Amino acid sequence: MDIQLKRGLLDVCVLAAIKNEDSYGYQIIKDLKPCIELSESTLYTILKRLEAANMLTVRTAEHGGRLRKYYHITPEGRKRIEDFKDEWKEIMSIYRFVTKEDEAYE
Amino acid sequence: MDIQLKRGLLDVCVLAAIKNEDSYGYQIIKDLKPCIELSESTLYTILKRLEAANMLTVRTAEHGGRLRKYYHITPEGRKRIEDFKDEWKEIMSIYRFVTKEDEAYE
DNA sequence: CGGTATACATCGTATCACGAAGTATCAACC
DNA sequence: GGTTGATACTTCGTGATACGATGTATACCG
Repeated sequence: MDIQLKRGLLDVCVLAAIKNEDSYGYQIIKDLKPCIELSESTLYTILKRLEAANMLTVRTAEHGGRLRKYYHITPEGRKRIEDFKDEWKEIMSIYRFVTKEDEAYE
Repeated sequence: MDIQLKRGLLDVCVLAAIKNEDSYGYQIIKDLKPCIELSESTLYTILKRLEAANMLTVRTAEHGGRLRKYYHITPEGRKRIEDFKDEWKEIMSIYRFVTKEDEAYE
């Protein structure tokens, strides 16, 4: 999938991946894999960005001797998903514009 | 509309704007306005990129004493639009993932 | 003991949309 | 004839950001 198309989708995907249950980096990547692929460096950049924007909070917990950072979505994060649904209407109108066939040309 | 979301859409929009009829910069911006807004600097950057990628050709013509550069879509440009339709399936699956409600959570 | 999976972090780079500013022509208005 | 606004294209610098490469560290399995 084209990198440029992924932009703007990735943030929301990450938020969606934690919206029902707190999760951590490695797990998020696995959960998103069937839907959208992203590298670790990309994910951790995104998580930091979302934290700075108050869309999620972080909690460090030990698990099997290793540290894990669990991410929890905030109301702002949920709002971001809702806003995305609105933006989707614009996206759909763009899609229709691009795929619209001109009868005169056909 | 979020800048990041526009990325990956803009190229295809510009190609769509000239797919039925050759057009020039200023006109393309006006035609796209109801669908997606873009500045002149953005458009001319995109046009150069698409030309470099052989997705369109350029022809300079005089019109009312002023020069205009008319852009014409190539087969590669049309293929780009077709490829976009395929990518759209992935986009839709991402949308469904993001908006999917988890019954257990509701 | 070595390989693989887990888990997170940092750095540098390339791509790209945009605002700002500039150049130039033409039509309309006063 | 001077001013303004629309038309038309160009260049420059900046900020955002996805990613590969690389590094660190632990757990588990054979």
